[in-house]
Amino acid sequence: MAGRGAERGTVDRILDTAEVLFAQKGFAETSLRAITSKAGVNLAAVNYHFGSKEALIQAVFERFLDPFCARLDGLLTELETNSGSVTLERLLATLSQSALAVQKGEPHRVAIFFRLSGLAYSQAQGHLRRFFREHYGEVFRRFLEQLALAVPEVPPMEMFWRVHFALGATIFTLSGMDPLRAICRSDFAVEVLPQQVEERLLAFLAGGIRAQLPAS
Amino acid sequence: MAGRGAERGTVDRILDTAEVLFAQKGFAETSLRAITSKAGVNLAAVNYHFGSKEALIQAVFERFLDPFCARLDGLLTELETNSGSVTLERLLATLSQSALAVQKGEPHRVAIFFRLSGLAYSQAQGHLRRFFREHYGEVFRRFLEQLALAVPEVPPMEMFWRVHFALGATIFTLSGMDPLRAICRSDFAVEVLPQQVEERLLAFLAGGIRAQLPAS
DNA sequence: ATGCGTTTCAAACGTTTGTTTGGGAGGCGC
DNA sequence: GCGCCTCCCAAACAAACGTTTGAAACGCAT
Repeated sequence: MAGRGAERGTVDRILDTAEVLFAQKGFAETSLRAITSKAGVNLAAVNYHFGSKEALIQAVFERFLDPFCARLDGLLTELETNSGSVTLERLLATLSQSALAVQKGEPHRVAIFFRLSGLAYSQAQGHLRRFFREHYGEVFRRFLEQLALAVPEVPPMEMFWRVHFALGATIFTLSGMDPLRAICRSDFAVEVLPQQVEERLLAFLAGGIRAQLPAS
Repeated sequence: MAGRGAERGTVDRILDTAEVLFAQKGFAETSLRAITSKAGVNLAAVNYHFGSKEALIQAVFERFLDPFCARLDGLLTELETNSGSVTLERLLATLSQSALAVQKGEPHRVAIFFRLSGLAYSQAQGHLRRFFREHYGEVFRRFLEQLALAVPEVPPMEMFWRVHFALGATIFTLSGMDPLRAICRSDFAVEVLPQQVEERLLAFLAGGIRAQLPAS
């Protein structure tokens, strides 16, 4: 099967390496040879265990998204039972909690994952977009439902757009988290922790979602 | 030289085609053969006129960014002379005006360009990022200066992050403008014009930038 | 020990990639 | 006419790609 106890199995070594390399250089720019040689496994191992490069890419996302969505799903049902009192800030915090809880111990992998998400959104218009919609569309829909309850003054279609604005700010920022922190270090001589970035981001998102409606 | 009057020259045909194909599929996923065959020019024309594929990519950006930054530069000096009364909304509107004015007659190319920007930010960590910083860093810095004057209640470092949040929301949304409008059409049975998206986006950004500061 | 299913491996496969080559049009000065 | 420069073209180039192959190595029942 896998996992001989001490050292990790071939499948996990491939996933770990692919995750990092994809995030660094993109999907098309990362060759299977680069992955397998850095992971210390044979080139043919990818096609043997995953079937194809496309399947490997999906497996990388699945390994993060499955537990994330399960966690988010649980937290959402919790919120739904204590209905009425869900605030916007609480909802946004639920999201980031789900992401952080899944990656407990390796918070830097959250940045890697968002970087991958940004890539996925830009590139590979076809198979990845379908994959996301089919596997995780339901949880997303439930989240939107709660959002509408929390901020009733924003009409549905306006909220649709604002959610995507917020999604963009999140993915874009967390994609480039490390370079941005480096700029912050050199320009302001201040070390900013990822958690502080998260706080700032959530404040920005809340402000944007609750912004005054445009005259139309 | 170029331009025999009636039909466009080889260089422009390559740029026009590359722009569209890059936006559709990404840089690495678009081969020179795909570009040249669709443009109706010889394969070797790219290396002859531009030198390499990397140089072609930069040329595509240059063709849009040079006039855009020139326009923005002019509008900024206008604002600087009538100092004191620059509002945040006015500054944001200046940005989108610059983008639209440059592409007068072909507003859909603005979406293409933002899609390219999103790709550039995700992929190609090296040469494109340097290219942007070296060529257009100065105008960006001046814009930040005006922004600090318009919203003095937000401290510099906080503003630094919020600008990037806003940048992310913009690039991400305009990258996927057409698919998002399609979803809007099917889910809400409403046709949304790009200009309306811009209005909504600007409202969101203004709200986010002026958001209450997080407790820190 | 024997047999079987799983996993690993080096090597090769056929494509596709970006780039280079050498020659041939076409225009222009002289 | 000739020489020169710019541009275009079909063809070939070497390299890198994802994938496939067939055999060797392993673990583990019987």
